[in-house]
Amino acid sequence: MSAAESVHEQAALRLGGQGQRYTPVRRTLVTTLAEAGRPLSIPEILEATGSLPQSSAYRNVTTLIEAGVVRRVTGVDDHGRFELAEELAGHHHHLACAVCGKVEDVVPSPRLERAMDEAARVVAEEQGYQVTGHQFDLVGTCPACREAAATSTMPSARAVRS
Amino acid sequence: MSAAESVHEQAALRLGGQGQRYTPVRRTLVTTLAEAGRPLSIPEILEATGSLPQSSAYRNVTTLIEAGVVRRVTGVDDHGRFELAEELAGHHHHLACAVCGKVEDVVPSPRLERAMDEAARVVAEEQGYQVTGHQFDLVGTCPACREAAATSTMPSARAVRS
DNA sequence: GATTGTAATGAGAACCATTCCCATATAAGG
DNA sequence: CCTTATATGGGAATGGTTCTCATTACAATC
Repeated sequence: MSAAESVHEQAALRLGGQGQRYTPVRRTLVTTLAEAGRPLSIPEILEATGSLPQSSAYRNVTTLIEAGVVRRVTGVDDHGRFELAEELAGHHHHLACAVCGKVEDVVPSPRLERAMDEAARVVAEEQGYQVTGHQFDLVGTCPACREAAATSTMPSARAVRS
Repeated sequence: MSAAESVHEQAALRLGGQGQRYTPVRRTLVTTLAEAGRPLSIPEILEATGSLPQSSAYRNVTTLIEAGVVRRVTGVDDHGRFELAEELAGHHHHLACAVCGKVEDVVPSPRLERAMDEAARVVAEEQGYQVTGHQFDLVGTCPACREAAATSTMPSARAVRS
């Protein structure tokens, strides 16, 4: 069975476990996120899918999150971004452009993962938290925005949001 | 000079560099953030300071961010959270409670930092980004929320937000 | 120490991403 | 088929954040 099929199977399974259906809209969302290979905002999802109503996008993304198929990623701009859960897409990290907000996937090195796991263990001990996951995001400027910055002096983005 | 004094000095210096004043409201914000020792949301800031108008809080936090005194932290709930910039408060990471949204500071181990720096270098090479910083957040459940969860079966938080 | 220009303040309106509501449509089971 | 439960989508409501503007405080000059 191909990777793509297994993703849909997993999604159907997880939705079914919550008494919910794997409808065409939900299949479209899963396909879109799987093909993007990076976290997408709702506007990006709407653009990629063509004619999906905004309310359906939000509602079904929420449903998929509750079923553990999709995960919300916190980026650097106003928009929440969404990607397939790690159980479906594999563990990875993110690289966000501080200027345009675009987020890309990054595959972690074993060495980095070991260091992070150790950090989680230490913190769990010291502060009494039950650590369930981690998020490691690199922040920088993407090639396109560096180009733009070099060409014109641009006004800085809004500060609190940005 | 004490550490607290140096923070205010730095803040005044940076604001001055942008032709802005270190006013009482701004000093209050800096003091509040410095004493908290963890990122605060606007509601938390308002509560801590007593009678600060919301609009002044938002406007001056923005001003302080533009001056490089304060930094926005992306947490796990609806509210943006704010802390002193790393140049004033030192480099550190965060531990967020997935249930109540509270965020605590965590000091990183040298080993973890080295691994992260290496990861940044690799990514910069591979994807052409200019990496300017990183964010490493642990996600878990704080002692208080674990206690609450053990006592009563609670409804899960909203999915897309949260 | 009055004056005058500039920046800061605070109350409320505006904005916009996200959520909610509800009438309609669609699927599943008897 | 009929029935019943769930999904859909258009639009209204929500709420965190930003903007506006009249007022106030500050700083420098006369």
